[in-house]
Amino acid sequence: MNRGRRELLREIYHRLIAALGPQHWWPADTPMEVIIGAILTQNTSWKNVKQAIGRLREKNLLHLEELNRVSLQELAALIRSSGYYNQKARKLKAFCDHVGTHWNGNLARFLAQEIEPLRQELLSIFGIGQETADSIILYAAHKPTFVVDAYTHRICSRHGWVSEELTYGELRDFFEGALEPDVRFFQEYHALFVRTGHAYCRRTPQCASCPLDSYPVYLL
DNA sequence: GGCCAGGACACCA
DNA sequence: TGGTGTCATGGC
Repeated sequence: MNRGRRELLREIYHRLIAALGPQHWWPADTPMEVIIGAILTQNTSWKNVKQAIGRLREKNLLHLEELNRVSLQELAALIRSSGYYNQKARKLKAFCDHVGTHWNGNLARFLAQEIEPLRQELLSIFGIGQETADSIILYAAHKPTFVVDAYTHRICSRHGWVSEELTYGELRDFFEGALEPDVRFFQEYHALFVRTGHAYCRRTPQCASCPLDSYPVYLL
């Protein structure tokens, strides 16, 4: 365990939570809703996703079985606001089809697997890449994996904590290798990064009011 | 009116 | 393995 990095990462967390407060993520009521949101928010702002989820909720489609029954065309029309709607409709269908076929539709049992087999199985499903898989593991399965997204990458590289060239897995290891695996802590940490990205990292490489600005990198 | 968002996949060299 | 094109809406 890298002590210097651990101290740095804990300090970052405390600065963010002091500035922004707890985020209480993921904004969803059920594991299935988390999964739907994780797919719909791919390269898309959450505001657009919220509309789509609202339409699915109206039609009582935030469930595996119901989603399995609706046609691809109808589903695509309902999630139109989230962008890439044809692709995302296919992805939602692929997920539902997978759990339906391989787990007899038992989502809870599917999510109850150990982290690594669950990750590999998620990654084998069309439309689920590294970030979406980790979001599902952390927020739907409630298992400790660190979610890396564009904001995580941007914040960490711009502050000089990591190289810009780091791959997804390397950046995840950067956090997981220094922090105790703790579901609530990882959930809040990722949410704080996203909030920080929204609040401080829009269009400007540096932002003077960011609680992380000028944070020393000597600990690394 | 342009830019960008809580990515992933296909195709090519 | 890495680089590039494609998917697409809505908010700012």
